[in-house]
Amino acid sequence: MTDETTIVRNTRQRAAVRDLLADCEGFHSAQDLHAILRERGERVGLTTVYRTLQGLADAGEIDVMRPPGGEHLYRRCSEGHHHHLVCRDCGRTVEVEGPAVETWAQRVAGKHGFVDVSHTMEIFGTCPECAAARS
Amino acid sequence: MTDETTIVRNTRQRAAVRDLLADCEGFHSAQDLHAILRERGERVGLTTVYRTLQGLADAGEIDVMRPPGGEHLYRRCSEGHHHHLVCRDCGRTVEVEGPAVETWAQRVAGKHGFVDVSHTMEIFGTCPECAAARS
DNA sequence: GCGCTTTTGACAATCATTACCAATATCGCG
DNA sequence: CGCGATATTGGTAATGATTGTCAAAAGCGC
Repeated sequence: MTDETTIVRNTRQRAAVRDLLADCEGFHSAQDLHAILRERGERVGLTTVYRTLQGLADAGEIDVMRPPGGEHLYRRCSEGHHHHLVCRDCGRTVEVEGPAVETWAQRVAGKHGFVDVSHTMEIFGTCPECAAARS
Repeated sequence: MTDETTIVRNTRQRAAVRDLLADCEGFHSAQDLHAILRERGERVGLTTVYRTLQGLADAGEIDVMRPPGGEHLYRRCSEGHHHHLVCRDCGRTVEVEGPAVETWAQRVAGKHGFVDVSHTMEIFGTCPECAAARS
């Protein structure tokens, strides 16, 4: 336990979680993923799902989003880092990219001497359809 | 029910929460604020603090930040909208402004037809001191 | 195969937030 | 000014996601 032990052993459970994330494109909660694994017949404990997701998140292999609802959502980290535009009403999500934002965040953090920088950004609004339905 | 029932009555409790937020510059959790009110002798229920904060947040009078820790943090909304650079280790927070980000968010959301746009952004990193201490 | 270590996982614990609902305070109005 | 309808309060219970615990089981180096 002296060195930074991340994930040192390959286990059936971790593989299951990884595979599942590879299959599911969008965001899913830990509880969600656990339920899906159960349905598939994979026997993985809820605790393990949480731990694995945390590990993967720490390792930067997956993204975490924390919507106002309270549940954390995890997603396989696609190469292109991008952000989310979420409709307040229907929950529809659009993925958007913002290279300018990335560099801005890096620059600002660097200016204050911060290192190992990451960031989260979410844009909320009302999508055209909901706005129309709202009358 | 056609009209948005926001806050229709002025009560001692709501005033207390507002005043408190006016005093405290930084971010505070609901539980925090409640404890402070208690110490001050103001008798305000925890439930009411939560409700009031939610109302104020909805009305756009205060900002909400949701750090990884899980506790929601509320802050009196200063006129200049700005974001936060948070140290992962010591929790030190630096306020940063990014006009470019604001306009970018608006533009991107608008491009997708979204209206009534708001956004949240947080930058995480390791501050110089913690980075040094980390060796 | 052996043994040391990591990992698992069922369950309990934690903890912020929300629901409930009777008691209370507010405010318009006569 | 007082009354009454109604918004609001607040103690407590419920909710529900996440984390802690720790004995049992599984990996991996040899």
